[in-house]
Amino acid sequence: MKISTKGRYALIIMVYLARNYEKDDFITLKEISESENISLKYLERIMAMLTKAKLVSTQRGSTGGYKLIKKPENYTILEIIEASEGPINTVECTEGHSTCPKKNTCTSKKIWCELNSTIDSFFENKTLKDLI
Amino acid sequence: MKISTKGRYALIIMVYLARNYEKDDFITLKEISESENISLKYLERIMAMLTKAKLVSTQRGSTGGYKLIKKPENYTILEIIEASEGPINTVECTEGHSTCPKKNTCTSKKIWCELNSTIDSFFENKTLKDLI
DNA sequence: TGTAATTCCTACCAAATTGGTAGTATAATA
DNA sequence: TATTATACTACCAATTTGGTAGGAATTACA
Repeated sequence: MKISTKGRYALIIMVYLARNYEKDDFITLKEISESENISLKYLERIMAMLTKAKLVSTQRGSTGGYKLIKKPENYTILEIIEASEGPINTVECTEGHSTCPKKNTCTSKKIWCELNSTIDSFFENKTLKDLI
Repeated sequence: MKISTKGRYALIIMVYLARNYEKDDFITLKEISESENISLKYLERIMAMLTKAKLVSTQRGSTGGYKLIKKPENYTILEIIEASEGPINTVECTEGHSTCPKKNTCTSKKIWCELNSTIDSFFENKTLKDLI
């Protein structure tokens, strides 16, 4: 029952960008890496997920970097977590491709679905702005 | 962000015992194993955790097995999950022994603590009886 | 036009965790 | 004393986690 470093670091990155939102210029990963003491190379990989999910805009080259596309208050934490960790699914058996033979009769399944929804709405109801 | 099979199977075991609570005799793991299609040996290991946490009473020998100590409505799902999965802690950095250098100033930390509490109370407010 | 700085992309890897299996010891009962 | 069950301990393969390494592509600027 852990959030991995992917999700945690993704949030740290997004909070950092949100703090610099007003400046409206590109922030380099190097800066974030040094400020937060996280390996640049690993941040690159995490950033790739956020980029792919279109949560940030990027620019290459010497004045390049990353910045937010939307205002901080328009990012839910859910979209950041899902972009970096994948969809919230606390057990496999609630997923479509589950091969569990009892998937249709299992009485515990309901509680896992409810747990998923609970976590989902927890993250959905918080925005980046709430964290700065 | 997964509940492992330990927690899932532990709940399945406890639901099974709860369904047989009225009978008031010992249920063997063999029976549960066959009914639920889960390896007996693996269930033994999970059961050892529930036994150690004093959630069930056991008897060895030919009429032996396991049964609940309390009424189903007096078991919260939280105590079952914690016995099998350990305490709910979605990130290491909220734990006492965390070595994160930013542990005292981190602004994201609050959200993880809140998440922990949310999940905690989700499980706390449900009992075994709700699942049968 | 060249070079420094940056993102982008792919492959690799060690350590930890997950999800078990195997074997044996111990206890209770018929 | 044989059988049936839990109790305990050691082992193990597959997957996930948390990175590292190296280079290619792109851009700004001297």
